Amino acid sequence: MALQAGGVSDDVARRLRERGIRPSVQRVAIARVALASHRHPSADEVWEQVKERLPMVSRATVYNTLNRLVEEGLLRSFASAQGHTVFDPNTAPHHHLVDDATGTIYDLPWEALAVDGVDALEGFEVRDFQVVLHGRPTRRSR
Amino acid sequence: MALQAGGVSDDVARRLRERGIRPSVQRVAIARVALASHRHPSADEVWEQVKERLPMVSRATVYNTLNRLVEEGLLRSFASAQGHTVFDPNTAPHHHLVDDATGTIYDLPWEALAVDGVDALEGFEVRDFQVVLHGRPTRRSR
DNA sequence: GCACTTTTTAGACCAAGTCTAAACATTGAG
DNA sequence: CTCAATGTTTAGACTTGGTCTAAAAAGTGC
Ligand SMILES: [Mn+2]
Ligand SMILES: [Mn+2]
Ligand SMILES: [Zn+2]
Ligand SMILES: [Zn+2]
Repeated sequence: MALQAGGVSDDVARRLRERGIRPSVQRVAIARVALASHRHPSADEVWEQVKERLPMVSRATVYNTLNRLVEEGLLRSFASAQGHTVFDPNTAPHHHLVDDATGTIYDLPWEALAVDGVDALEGFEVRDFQVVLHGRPTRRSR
Repeated sequence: MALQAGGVSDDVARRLRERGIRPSVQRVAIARVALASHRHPSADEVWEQVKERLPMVSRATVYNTLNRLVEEGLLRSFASAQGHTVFDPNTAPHHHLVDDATGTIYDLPWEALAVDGVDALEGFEVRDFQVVLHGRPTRRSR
């Protein structure tokens, strides 16, 4: 398949190439969805969205590509409260608030919370951390 | 089957009865393992340990009982970093440190860390929270 | 155009977890 | 004590998120 000329896709293709990932049509479509998401989608949710534009894309390609993007540092993945893997295009440190009623995961900026005592922990070498909160949004924004 | 006379089982049986859970032999055996664990075992890990004493116990009974213990507040459950459900007999607030190399989850006392800013969060109603750290133990204690 | 490499695909496979329906155990009314 | 009703356990079927496989398709370099 021929590459498109559009701006967004080119930008995504460039980011893939920078990491040594050949930007096939499928990979660009998957990366566009996953990297632009403001949610924390599962692989199957990404697959559903990608299929709207590229109906023949296979489930294996979506899983392989998302895992590759994680390896190359363009995405992070973690297990949701329900135990399913979700992908997070925000690779900078930040906190998470989980609405257990809906499963929605909200980002909180790193600066919104201060954690004290990590450096003083005895017996552990800490590589990174985050605060995980459970609750729900009040205003119907976000 | 007849109930045993031993002290630990009686204590577990009492805790089950208090919550309206009839203390069958299977449930007492499962609860003994899960409530005494200092690790954060999965259901299948509990099953393996229970089978040493009660070889005929079924997987369904282990899952049903553990879920019942969570409902009744004697256990908590959450998804591990690998996305598998684990059970935690420590129902008081505390933090968790995950060794990603081994999957081991360590408890940190609530007082070991201070989180500031939760009350000031705009747009969210927070029910509870904890700090999740990734790292590894230094000394070979614990 | 042709060999070679990389990627994608459909579907098999796997493992954690749930559900089902029958067997088994316990309870208590008579 | 008997036996019917109720509660519990069981084996195994089923579901689902995720991985693996082997063949087809696409891309690359000459
Ligand atoms: Mn799994
Ligand atoms: Mn699941
Ligand atoms: Zn996030
Ligand atoms: Zn714990």
